[in-house]
Amino acid sequence: MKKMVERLRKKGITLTPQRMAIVEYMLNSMGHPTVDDIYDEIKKRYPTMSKATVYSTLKLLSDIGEIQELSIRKRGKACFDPIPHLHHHFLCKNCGKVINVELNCPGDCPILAAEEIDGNSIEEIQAYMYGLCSNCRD
Amino acid sequence: MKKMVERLRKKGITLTPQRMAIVEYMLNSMGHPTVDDIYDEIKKRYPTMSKATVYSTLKLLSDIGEIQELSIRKRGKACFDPIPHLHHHFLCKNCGKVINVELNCPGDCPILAAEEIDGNSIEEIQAYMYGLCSNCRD
DNA sequence: TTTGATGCAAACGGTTTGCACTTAT
DNA sequence: ATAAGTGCAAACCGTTTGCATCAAA
Repeated sequence: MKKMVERLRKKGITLTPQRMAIVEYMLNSMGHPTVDDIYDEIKKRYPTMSKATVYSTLKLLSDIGEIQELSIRKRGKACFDPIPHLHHHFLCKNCGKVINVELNCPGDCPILAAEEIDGNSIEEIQAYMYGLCSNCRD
Repeated sequence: MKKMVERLRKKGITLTPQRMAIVEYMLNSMGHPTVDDIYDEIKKRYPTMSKATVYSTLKLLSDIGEIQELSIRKRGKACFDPIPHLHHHFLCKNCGKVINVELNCPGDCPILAAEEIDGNSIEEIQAYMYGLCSNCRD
């Protein structure tokens, strides 16, 4: 938390109360919130908070690599991950829940090892697993 | 082509000219077309073709596993893959091009091997790689 | 004749944009 | 005083839906 705030200051990013609230929400979030998740929660304390600010702040944080926007969507909505480093995700086909997967490929996995395929440079990899979560299996 | 048409008939799916055109387009497509890609092309021959039909046919084909809808989007648009079986994808951050990746994890990769993680059953896995394609690297 | 597919347009919903207002430097 | 951030509403755009028309079994 403090470290992230420091990094933001260092980059000359103005830390308004709204931005602080969003940063705080992301760091305390164990899940993968959507814009509405964040907006609904923060609006309780900051009644004038607008969605436009949530969108712009999430874009800002993504652009500088402090968070990431996932490729998968929760019922049509973009969702964001407070962990910017490489890890994978499980998505429940039934309830839409997203779960972190900390499994790693073995060191010799050609997919993770590849920095380039057919002349295309690879900067990032995300694996998405689809199925039914423990709650929805019944 | 013929095989797919046979499978569709076997399942009692009416093969209208519109559906045939879409199936044909998908099978001849080497890429990962969006609804508009398909619609724009087919409309040249079938001027009354509607997008609603393209949407409904792609949903139909996805539901029965003949094609798949990818998790990634091409500039905000859903894109579809004529290959329903497991393979991975590269997405160019600059031009949005999607490329098939036929690399496979080694047999002992815990990610591919896993059928279940923390009680969540895994039915499908897709890996997405992000970077710059050979054209956009310059 | 009854069922299902098509096509048009309107509705929907998440996201983006424009702009006036406010806040920080 | 100048630049940047906020908030509201409208616009945008991909997708879905409703419904009348049309074709097939």
